[in-house]
Amino acid sequence: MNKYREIGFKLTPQRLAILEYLDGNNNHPSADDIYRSVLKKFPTISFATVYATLTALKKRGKLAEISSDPYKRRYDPDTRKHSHLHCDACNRIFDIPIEYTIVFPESVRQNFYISHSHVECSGLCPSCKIHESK
Amino acid sequence: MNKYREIGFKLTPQRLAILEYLDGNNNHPSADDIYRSVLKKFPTISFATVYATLTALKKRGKLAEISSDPYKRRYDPDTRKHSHLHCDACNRIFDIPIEYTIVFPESVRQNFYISHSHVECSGLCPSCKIHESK
DNA sequence: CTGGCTGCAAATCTTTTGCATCCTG
DNA sequence: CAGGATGCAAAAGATTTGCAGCCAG
Repeated sequence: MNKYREIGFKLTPQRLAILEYLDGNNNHPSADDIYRSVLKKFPTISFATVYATLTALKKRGKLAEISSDPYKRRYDPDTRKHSHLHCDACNRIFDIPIEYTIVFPESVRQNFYISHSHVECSGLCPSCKIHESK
Repeated sequence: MNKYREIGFKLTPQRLAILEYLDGNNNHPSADDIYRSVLKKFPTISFATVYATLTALKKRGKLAEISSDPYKRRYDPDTRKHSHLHCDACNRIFDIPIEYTIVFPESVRQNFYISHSHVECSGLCPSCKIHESK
């Protein structure tokens, strides 16, 4: 696929499968999710390859690493600034459209270098919220 | 110590050592940090005890679990709402005083149950920022 | 005195690494 | 055809668990 050429790394069949799995994926998959999905096409792919590809994508700014799941790392092909909610019941992560403005006091701006900031929420997703209230 | 009576769990010497280590601690220690610290007083304490105590404290709302370190879980005895910055260089976590107001759209409020929300920042802490610019 | 807590060791889970071989550009 | 990518297996790290014995309330 030419659409992946611009990433600037060797486009192997395994990497293509990973990229296609991630493309437009808003499920915030873990390395294991990605591994198990690509396994269907490439029964010999290894975690080493998956992690190496994820690292290469992160380095090129094509993938975000999410740490709101306390159990393992998750990945997000959407690198635009947005907010997440971690569902404490089903452990899934959801994109949520919220608005906010952060005021960084002068003391913070002077002393820290802030490269990223985003809002993390936790609670219950729509389907778990319904089950909860029954 | 009577100040820990109100937690509502058995106050063993090991737990007291953990509580004293955590009290007022704003270094956001990991389980390993806590383990190694208590080890000085109790050379036979185990990770099982540390993790069991941390779980008991979390359940009673006396301890917050932080997931902004991508490598391991960190803990914070300050359970009031506040913001963190993870330093990408030294891997430490800092409390930062920032102000913000989040607007949750009607669609979000209707469909999700949001128990917590906070701001996560990453970048460089004061000392790493200085080294960086040299 | 009893249920919860402790400590040990083993298990589990996630992520990383060394290395020989392979294949994209 | 060279350097980066792959796959295997082993290692490293973090966290959990089973269980026998212990002790705070």
